[in-house]
Amino acid sequence: MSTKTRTLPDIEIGQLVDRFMRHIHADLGRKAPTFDQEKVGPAGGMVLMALADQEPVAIHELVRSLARDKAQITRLLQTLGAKGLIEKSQSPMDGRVCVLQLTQKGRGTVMRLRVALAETIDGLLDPLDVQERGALKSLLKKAFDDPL
Amino acid sequence: MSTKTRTLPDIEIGQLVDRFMRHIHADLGRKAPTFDQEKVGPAGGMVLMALADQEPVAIHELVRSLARDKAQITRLLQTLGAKGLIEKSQSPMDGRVCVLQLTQKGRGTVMRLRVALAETIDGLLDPLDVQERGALKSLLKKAFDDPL
DNA sequence: CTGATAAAGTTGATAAAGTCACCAAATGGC
DNA sequence: GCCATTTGGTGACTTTATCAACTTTATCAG
Repeated sequence: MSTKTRTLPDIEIGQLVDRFMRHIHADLGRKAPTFDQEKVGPAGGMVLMALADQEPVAIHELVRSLARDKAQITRLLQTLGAKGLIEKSQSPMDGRVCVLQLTQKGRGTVMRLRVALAETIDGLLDPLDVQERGALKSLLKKAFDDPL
Repeated sequence: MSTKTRTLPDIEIGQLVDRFMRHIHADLGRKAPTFDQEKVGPAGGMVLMALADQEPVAIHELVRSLARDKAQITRLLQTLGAKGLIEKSQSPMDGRVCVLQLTQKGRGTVMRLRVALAETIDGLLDPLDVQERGALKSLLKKAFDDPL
């Protein structure tokens, strides 16, 4: 899977991505009051986005893909469930697993989160012209086409 | 600043970036025990990376650019200072402001964080070939050349 | 110069999030 | 059936984030 002469990791691209992520974090934090009407918070938002991306999905898979403690995910899912954003159902295949799905309301919330994120990214990518944005998008698509 | 026919924010690129960030988050969380010897944690790491990017910088600027509560930044800086990773000094221009700098040890820690991040990104960008990674990097560079 | 106002940073009290150890039910191998 | 594993949930605890004072220094009007 890797050639014998392993290339060193590219520190520079890491710094750029770090800046990118920091800006997104900061912008969304500032804008949160305007779009986070359900008050899901950053963690809840992350769970909702991941859920929307992998739906329908079992809790333990969400736990694994988010690399968080399952207790934390359990409680986040409880509050999201209490807000009517997600639904849990028992898997018919395995009585232990809980399968998660977004409700209609949850889909609306996810859409708002996505718009907010997209607006933020749009602002950050302001220096890029249309072709460059398209190029960036297709590169990301190639790398992250698979939700896993 | 915006043309009359405002383009809608691109939801799709937002989803891709969200996946990108989620993967980075999860990977780094899993790998943290191997590289976070100083136990700075995710928040401390973010502060260190931001500081390395903007150094020398005043606390209130860091607060603004990270969009976090200043009390939180104060305490993060206290623990980072106690670990000997950063140094605070009073600005000669304005007696209120504290100017932050990394110590030598802090620079080492930042380098480890950067390598870890770079390795993670390297793994995530596995589907891209060398030219494509180069293209991605120059696009990011164009968008985020300025640390602010 | 004086007094009011504002900004930078710190501290304290409290709320929220994350962590760790354990528990109960369901599954699967023997 | 019996035992080890897996899945999800709970309780107790630690850590982190947040909000409101407070201290010091700077700024500015008069």
